[in-house]
Amino acid sequence: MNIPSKYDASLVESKWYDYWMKNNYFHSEVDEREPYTIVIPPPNVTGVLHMGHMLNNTIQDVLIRRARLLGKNACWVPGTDHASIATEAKVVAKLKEQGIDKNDLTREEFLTHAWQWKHEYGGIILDQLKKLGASCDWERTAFTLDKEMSESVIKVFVDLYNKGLIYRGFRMVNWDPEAKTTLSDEEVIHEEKQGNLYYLNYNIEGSEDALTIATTRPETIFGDTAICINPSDERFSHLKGKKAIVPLCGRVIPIIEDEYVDVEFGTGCLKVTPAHDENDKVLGDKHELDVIDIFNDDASLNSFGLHYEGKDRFVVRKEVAKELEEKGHLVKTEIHTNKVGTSERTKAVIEPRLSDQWFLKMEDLVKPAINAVLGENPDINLYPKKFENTYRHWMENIRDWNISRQLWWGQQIPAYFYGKGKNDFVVAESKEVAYELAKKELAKSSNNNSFSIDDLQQDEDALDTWFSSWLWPMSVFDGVRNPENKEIKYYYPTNDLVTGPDILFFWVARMIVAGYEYKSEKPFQNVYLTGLVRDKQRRKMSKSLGNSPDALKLIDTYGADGVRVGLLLSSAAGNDLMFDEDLCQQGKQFANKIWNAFRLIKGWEVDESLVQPSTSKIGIAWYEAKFQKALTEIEDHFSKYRLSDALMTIYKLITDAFSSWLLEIVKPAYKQPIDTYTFNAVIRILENNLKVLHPFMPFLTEEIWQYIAKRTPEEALIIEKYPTLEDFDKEIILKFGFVIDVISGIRTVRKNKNIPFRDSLELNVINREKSTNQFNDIISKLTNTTKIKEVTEKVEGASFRVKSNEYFIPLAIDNIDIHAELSKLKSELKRAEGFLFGIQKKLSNNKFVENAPEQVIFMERKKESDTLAKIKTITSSIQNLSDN
RNA sequence: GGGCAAUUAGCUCAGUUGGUUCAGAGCACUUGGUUUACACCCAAGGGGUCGGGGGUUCGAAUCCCUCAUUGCCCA
Repeated sequence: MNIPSKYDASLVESKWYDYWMKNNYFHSEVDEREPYTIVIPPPNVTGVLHMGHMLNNTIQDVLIRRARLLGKNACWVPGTDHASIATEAKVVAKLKEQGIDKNDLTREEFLTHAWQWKHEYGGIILDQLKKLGASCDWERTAFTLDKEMSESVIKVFVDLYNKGLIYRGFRMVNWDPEAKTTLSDEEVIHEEKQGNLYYLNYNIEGSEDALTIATTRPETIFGDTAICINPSDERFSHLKGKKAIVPLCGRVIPIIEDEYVDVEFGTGCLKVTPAHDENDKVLGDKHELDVIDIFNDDASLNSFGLHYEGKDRFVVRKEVAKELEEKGHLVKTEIHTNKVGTSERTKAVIEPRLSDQWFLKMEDLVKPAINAVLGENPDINLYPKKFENTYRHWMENIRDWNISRQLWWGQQIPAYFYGKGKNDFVVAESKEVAYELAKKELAKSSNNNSFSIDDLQQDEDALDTWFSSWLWPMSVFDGVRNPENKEIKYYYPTNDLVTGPDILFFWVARMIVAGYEYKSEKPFQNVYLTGLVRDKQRRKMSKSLGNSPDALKLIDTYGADGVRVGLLLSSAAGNDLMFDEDLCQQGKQFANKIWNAFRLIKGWEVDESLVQPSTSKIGIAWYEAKFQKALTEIEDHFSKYRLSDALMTIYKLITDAFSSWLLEIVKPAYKQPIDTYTFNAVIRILENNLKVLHPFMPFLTEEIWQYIAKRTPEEALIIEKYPTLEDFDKEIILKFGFVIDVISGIRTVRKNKNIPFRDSLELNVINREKSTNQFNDIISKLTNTTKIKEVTEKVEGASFRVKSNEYFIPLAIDNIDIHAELSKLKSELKRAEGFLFGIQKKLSNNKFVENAPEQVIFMERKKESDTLAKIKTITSSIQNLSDN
């Protein structure tokens, strides 16, 4: 059989993905096995695969594949969310290209376009996940605007409303004037921006005096309803009780006093604009000030802006400053940097704005969710633990959740108005039910018998997308509409959730809240928070920086397995990942390494008449112990969600223990056959390696697995049984460690003396350690040395020491550089003596001997005697060399 | 301004309750190599005052204080 010497992922990956799909291995149905469930953090329908998704979904795939191998009923539910703001923005932009203005469309017409868009582009990211090898149960693919999901969302809204937890409030919100919608605090990015600080003079009513305030937003003077000073600020005590006149519009406003004013900042006088600043709103409420909203919904000025009406806020800022200057109100401007909130989606500068919104009361809902994560015996574990603090901080300072968005793409709020009044509405799951409720309400107040169902006006707003996705772990199993169905009972609570820390609050925490409210149970057992993927310069990967590599191109170049390994190798849970393509290269090389190990084995001819050499027997025994040890470590790493450590353990097991040691030990001489027993054992070992590696590198491992032997669909690697943990021989690992040191010593001698491998060497040992000779044949085979001879006296030639054993390789005198040898010995001696000094100092300290545990003292004494023996060995070598 | 976290080799990171030879791993680097599985490889090697300072302790990378720097979250 001719197997290519280079592994080519592109020829392999789609083949096995199709095979897995064809045999339906990813699909899960309720059965009697233990379930293992993950719900995907639904990416935006607008999204394309980026590095964060790749990392996130690789981790999920590793977990789900491992669970499958462990014999669990593994179910990974994929899907997308409708991302109301982002999607609506995309659809609006696309319509604009076609010359269509959203404002000319009805809601229904717009939604038709939006769904069209979704059908065209919404599946892209899921297809990309397939390239990565994601073994999702695609039959379960969900979308947050699907009929069942939307019904669940509406049901929950109505329920919460009936519980009195949803209310309408007039609140300062983050207004995105571009998208013309409200954003949650989490969707606002604060950026440092350079602007000006304008110093403006306000005249004092009935006097020639003026006061000066400093503001970054001179255009908002039209909304000023007070000037505020700090009562303890003596500079302004003469202003108390007076009134000021707003420049340009001439409005007379009170001068109020409040501790809130920072006497250090600006001039110490603050203009108060309650309609356009959160803090001013608080001041305004406290001092019962008027509220004057000066903006239209696109952030242009309204009639309060006088002759600036209709102009954009930033245009007005410049023009107002100019007019103020001309009229002598502008004292000076200074350059000033402050943090400006911008929309995560549209990048527009956020305008704080008072508006009618729907809110969910969080205070009581949040209680079980706090306890679930931070209580005595937590139901839910966060990995890494450090995020518990962040979680606590947020949950304990929870604010009510603004769940309305001024958008069409999303579930329309099921509130129906039957009158013009602010509170003339009912909330119901359907218009029909709403009609019945509305009639009852109307009957209370009037006798409006002519009221028809068409007179009901549904609230225009849609619900926040997170109000869909907070139900995700329940709604994907239809657990909200049908709480008793067998799927929700079987799959819920899910096991692991893998997501980024950036959505800990607005998604993870809220899912926990919803889980306890609607299932009285956690939505998941463990939350693995991945780091953010950054570039080598630690910058966040972003489209605008253009520093994010093309995910699919990476897969083309390095193979999905290579990219998966590259991503995982350096991504300890919760730590940001500095992405470097070299890591994918390492992954690809690793694949090639395994491939070639397989090629080597596959190339051996088996001779049944051969007896197994002792070297092979002992090598295999050692590897099997080593494998078990690694397996134990891998278990431990997985239990702590340290996937990169688990992978590194496997990586070292395969490159080092398996390839560099075991295969070299059992490898028959060139063109010679191998015995059956060794061959079978090596195949078995290779297969076990593949099983352990499969979750990380599914394609390569399946390829080799299927190459090793003809397999039926029931024997595919993806559904094989994971190796079981067994007791192992720790002793043999220790002894072999000693052997490795001896072999390295011989290789070092060869290197230093320039002796090629093909020249056989003699090896003598003064065996002070009384080390076993059972490995001697292995040493000979791997170093091309003759049988090891035990001696009692020093032998002429090169020497080296392992512990207190001394090894000699006889060499021609001219091959020995006595000088170099001596200086090497002397430095070894110096190091040993220094070490000994430290130990003896410790041991001679009474307090140490009295206080330290026996075990520790015992170890110190052992170290002392070992080191003394070693020093003796080195000293005698020096002595002998010097004699020559 | 408030809170949280981090700082260990050139880079990315381990280092669990203070005590096994604890100063580690991978990559990178240096040197050597046609050992017929693999140069996408093999072998050998160099490299760190554990951010600075102080303290607790018989003993500190690990605990405490302080300073510095960086990152994240909040206002």
